[in-house]
Amino acid sequence: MLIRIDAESSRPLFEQVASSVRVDILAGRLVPGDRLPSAREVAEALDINLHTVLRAYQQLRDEKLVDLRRGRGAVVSASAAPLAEIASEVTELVRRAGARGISPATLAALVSEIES
Amino acid sequence: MLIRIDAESSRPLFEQVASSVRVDILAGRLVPGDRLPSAREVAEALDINLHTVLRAYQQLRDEKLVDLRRGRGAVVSASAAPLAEIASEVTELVRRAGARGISPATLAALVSEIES
DNA sequence: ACCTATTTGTCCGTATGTATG
DNA sequence: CCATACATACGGACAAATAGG
Repeated sequence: MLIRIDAESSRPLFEQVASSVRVDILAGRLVPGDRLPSAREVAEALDINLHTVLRAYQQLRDEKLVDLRRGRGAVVSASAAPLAEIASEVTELVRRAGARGISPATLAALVSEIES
Repeated sequence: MLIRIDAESSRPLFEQVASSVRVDILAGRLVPGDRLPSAREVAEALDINLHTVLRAYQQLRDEKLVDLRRGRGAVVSASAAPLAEIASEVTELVRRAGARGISPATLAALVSEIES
């Protein structure tokens, strides 16, 4: 379990931490039941604020990707499994969109439009 | 050409304006060559600031969806056509993800991860 | 081809709220 | 909880493109 961040990036730190975990779930490197390192560990290892890591974990919880329990830490939830299942489909769509000159950012915007 | 916004929404106004146009392009109601109403018209009709509308238009320009030229206004660009082409694929993916309990918001995040 | 009034987006700054660490 | 940084929305002045005479 390795979380990477780029201090130079303009992306919020907490977003980078959450993204790192999300990518690991997508790739199947993290499966339901796996425990994430404690927020304090991560904060110390990356030399960032504890609150920042906690915010990332809370975002993942809001997405139903992890369960957060006091005293036990963050555990990848069962509802995270479907992510890996559709990963290949997402990749394929991104590829086809790219072939038409549509960036992932634009595609993400389109996906968001659908709900409205 | 009708642009709607929701003043109550927490979504930024300029984002709502851009989204409204994007949806119309997606649905084929706007095609390359069509001209958007001038930013001033839209601003007055919706009772929001001119610059808020312009910011939405500039975002669409950054996405290569419209061409912005002063004196001439905003015109739907030729590169907007592919959007309508992949719209059905996007909708289908959103549907399949939904069946697995994955929200459009989460799916959009996944799409964004791919590029990194 | 010329002028100029109008239309239209761009650039300057400012206030206020929200996010970040 | 707090200081700072960032994003959002607004306002006024400006400059390019256009249209009409």
